[in-house]
Amino acid sequence: MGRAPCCDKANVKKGPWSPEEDAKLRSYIEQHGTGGNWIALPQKIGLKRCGKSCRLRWLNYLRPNIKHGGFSEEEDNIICSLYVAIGSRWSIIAAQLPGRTDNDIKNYWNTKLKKKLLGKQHKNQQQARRVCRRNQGTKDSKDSNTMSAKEGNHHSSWPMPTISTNQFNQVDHHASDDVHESITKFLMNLDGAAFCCRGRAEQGNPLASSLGQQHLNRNSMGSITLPEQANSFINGYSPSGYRISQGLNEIAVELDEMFLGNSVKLRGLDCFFGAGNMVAENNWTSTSGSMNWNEISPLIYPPVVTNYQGMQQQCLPDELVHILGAQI
DNA sequence: AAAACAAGCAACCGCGGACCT
DNA sequence: TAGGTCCGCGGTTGCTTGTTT
Repeated sequence: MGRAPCCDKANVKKGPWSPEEDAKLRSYIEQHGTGGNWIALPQKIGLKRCGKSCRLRWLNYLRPNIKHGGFSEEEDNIICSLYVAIGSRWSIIAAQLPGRTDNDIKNYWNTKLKKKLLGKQHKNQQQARRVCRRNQGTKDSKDSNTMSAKEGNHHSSWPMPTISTNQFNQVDHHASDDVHESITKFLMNLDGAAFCCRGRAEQGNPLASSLGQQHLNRNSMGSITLPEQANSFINGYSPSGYRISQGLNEIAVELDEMFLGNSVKLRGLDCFFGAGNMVAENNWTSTSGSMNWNEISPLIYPPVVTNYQGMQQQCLPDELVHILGAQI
C-alpha cells in the first residue's frame, strides 16, 4: 500500500511559474499567510498547483529578502566549513546565511564551490607529486612508472599514488597518537551534533555521520573509548579498510587556507562546535567552549602521514569524492 | 551560422519525521 | 498506541542559457 498522493497529479500544473501565478501566490500569502496548510492553499487561491510546489516557490523565490547569486567569500567559507563539518544539511547551512535558501546553496555548491575546491585540490596534488618525484629523484624510476600506470586507470582528476596492500601494515600508527586527543574531543562534539540532528545522518558527510551516529563509550575507568569506525578513521583508514588520509590531507590544505583567520561565529551551531552543557555532561574538560577549524581539521584529515616520500599509499578517490559530495 | 556540449538553476520527487486524532 | 496527513528536506531531473567546435 503506497502513500496517498498530496494532490491530484492529473489536475495540477507543472513546470515554470508564470508571473501571474507568482503574483497570486505572493499577494495571498502577504495578506493571509500560509494558513498552516500548504496543501489547501492552491485551492483557496485558485491555482492549479500542488501545495508542495507553492511552498517551494514561496520559500525559494517569492519570499521577501531572498538573495540570488553573488555569493561572497565569507559565505563561501561558511558553506565549506559547515559542509565539511555536517555534510549536506543544506537547511542548516542556509540558516547561517540570511537571505539564502537551501536550494540556492545546494545548487551553488554543486555547480561552483565543489569544483572550485576540487580544482585547487587537484593543483595541490600535482605540486605534491612534483615534490615527491624530486625527493625520490631517479633512484626509483620503476616505482614512478608503476604509479603513472596506475594513475591512468584512475579517474583522471584523482591521480593517486599507490602501494601494494601488504604495505598497509607499515603505516606509522604512532604518528596519530598526538591527534588522538583532539579527535576524541571533536567526536564528543559530533556526538552532540548527532543528538541535535539525528535522522538523516546516514546521508551527506560519511565521516560526520558514521561517527556522529554513535555515542561514545566509556570504559570501566571512565575514559572515553572511540567507536571502531572512529579508530579506523584515526588510523587513516575508512571502516571499509581503504586508506583515506592522504586525499583528505591534501584537500584540507585548501580548506585550511580558506578558513584560517575566518573567525565567523556560526549562529546557533553550538551543538556542532562545542556545547557547554554537553561538555559538562560528559565530564570533558575543554579549554574553550567551542571548536575552531584547527581543532576540527585533524579529524577531517588526520596527519598520519607526515613523510610523503616514505609513505606512498593506496588511496581510494571515492572516499574523498564522497566527502565532497562529488559524483564523478 | 548551426550543432553539440556544458553549466546554471528552478522545480519536482520521494522519503522520513512531526503532528494530530 | 496506531494510523493518517502534512511538512520539510535532500537528491535528482530537465529546461534554459552560454560557450565551444
